[in-house]
Amino acid sequence: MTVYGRLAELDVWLLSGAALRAQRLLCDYLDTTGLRMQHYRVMAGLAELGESTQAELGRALGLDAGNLVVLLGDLEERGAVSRKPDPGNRRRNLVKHTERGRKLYQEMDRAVEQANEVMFAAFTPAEREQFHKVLVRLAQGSE
Amino acid sequence: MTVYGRLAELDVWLLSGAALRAQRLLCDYLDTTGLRMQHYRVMAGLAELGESTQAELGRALGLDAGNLVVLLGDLEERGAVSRKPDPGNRRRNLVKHTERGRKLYQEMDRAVEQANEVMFAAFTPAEREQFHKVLVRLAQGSE
DNA sequence: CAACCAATGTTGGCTCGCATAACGATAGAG
DNA sequence: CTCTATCGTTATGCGAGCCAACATTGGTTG
Repeated sequence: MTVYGRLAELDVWLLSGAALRAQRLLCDYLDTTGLRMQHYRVMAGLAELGESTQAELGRALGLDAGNLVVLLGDLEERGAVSRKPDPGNRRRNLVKHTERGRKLYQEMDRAVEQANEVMFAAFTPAEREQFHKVLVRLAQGSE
Repeated sequence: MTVYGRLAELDVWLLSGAALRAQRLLCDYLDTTGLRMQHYRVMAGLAELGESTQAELGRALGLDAGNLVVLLGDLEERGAVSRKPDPGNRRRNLVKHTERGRKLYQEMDRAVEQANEVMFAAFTPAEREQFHKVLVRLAQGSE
């Protein structure tokens, strides 16, 4: 996403360019784990929530239920996550990290941290701090 | 793209969330023209370059040649762009805005400007200015 | 000149992230 | 019991980006 001329004046456009770079970095660094951004997202959500149902997890992450099914399928296949029906409510699945999942999550988290570091390597802590605050306002702004 | 817990600490993630919002806004505001972000991108590139070949345009915009073919096809079909073989080099196509294209571009540009305004409505000019500088560094960073 | 290589436009197909609709099963409210 | 809402699942589509193959054309070099 090269930005050029008029496009370089529009922050909505620059934002897309910056995000694309971020996603590519994320993707590269996560590649060693064989999983993708969205898998990390799910793992991070589970780390935060502990054992929970798919619907809870989906709502917490703003993640579509349909996609969550597939993502959890990948993670389960890899032994990172256990999925069992909730005995108290047979519609629900209880999902949580496995032992292996916890390790994998730490590994993914290191990779993501590295990507983050590379992305903002040229910035001072003060700059990062301020940028972070703006980003929070922008990202959370309308949801 | 709800951001949550650990994800809210990672700027690479917040960036994706903010960009998603920006893209949705852009998409909404451009909807009145019946075209999409990428069409605007091409129109903006042509406005900057004037008449040029597809390859030039693609390189200037960092746009894949294959996608450019399709995008120009849409724009040509709509009468916004004219495409004629370069008599001096028969491999090339010379592309430029038509009269109608210029008007359409102005219309699209207003829409994009509006999206930009909505996105950053809550920010002071000083905040926008500083954020803009950071974005330029991030977006241009590695291309 | 002939042979080779590079550029150009085009087509087709793939991945990712996001979104929507439909469906069967289950739970809970009236 | 009936009606409605929730949950997990499957399938499908869209937008953006990427890559490989191909025919045509232009240059370069032997």
